Parts: sequence; C-alpha cells; structure tokens
Amino acid sequence: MNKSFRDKVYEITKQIPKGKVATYGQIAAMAGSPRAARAVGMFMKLNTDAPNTPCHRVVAADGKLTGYSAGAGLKTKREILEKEGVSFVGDRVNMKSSASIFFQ
DNA sequence: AAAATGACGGTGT
DNA sequence: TACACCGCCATTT
Repeated sequence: MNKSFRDKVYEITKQIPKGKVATYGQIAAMAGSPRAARAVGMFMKLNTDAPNTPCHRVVAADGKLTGYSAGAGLKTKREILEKEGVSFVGDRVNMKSSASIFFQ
C-alpha cells in the first residue's frame, strides 16, 4: 500500500548486514529525509517485529546505544550486537569498524 | 488544523 | 568525555 516514511525505514533496517550497525541519521537519509533521525527512532520503538527488523543494529551517530523496547533494554541490545560481531568501545559501538552505510 | 511525543544530531560549555 | 540546549522531522491524538 502507501509506502510511508515508516515503511521505508523498516525496509532499510532489514537490510542492515549482521555484525554492522547503522545510525538513525543514515537510515533517515536513505529514507529520504537526512534530518528525520528522530522520526526513525520513534519507529524503532513502535517496532515489535524484533528479529524481523534488526532495530538493535541501529545506534546513535556517536555509536552510543539509545533505547531498546525488547529484552532487558540496552543491556540486551548490546549483548546482541557483540554476539553479531560488532566491535564495542566501552559502552559504544566502534563505528570505525561497524558502520554499515554501504549495505543499501 | 494544531499541539504533543520521541530509541536523534550537532554545537557549545 | 559528559551535560545542556536548540533544531529537525514524521506520526498520533
């Protein structure tokens, strides 16, 4: 049906490769609005499609993990990412190695 | 139609 | 690095 901004965001999120992460801003940009990072975050929260839509692979521009509505929250999110092979630096993701803006 | 909400981003201190 | 403030956008009520 109507492809809303939200649908695009989910489509893109589903394309994020394992072991890599994308920022809300990057997704928003791919969805057509480079400034809609906030809106993207909202959809992640509304998203209950967990493994279907790897919202856990979406982190802040600084690699910092912001919310997570599933499992134990950020704790689970980080566990999953590390398990996926994402490099962590303290409480942040090593964007230098895990940035996946090339997946398309 | 207007106001409120939210898992952001960038900049300044 | 951490915290505070402002600006941006899409969706819902």
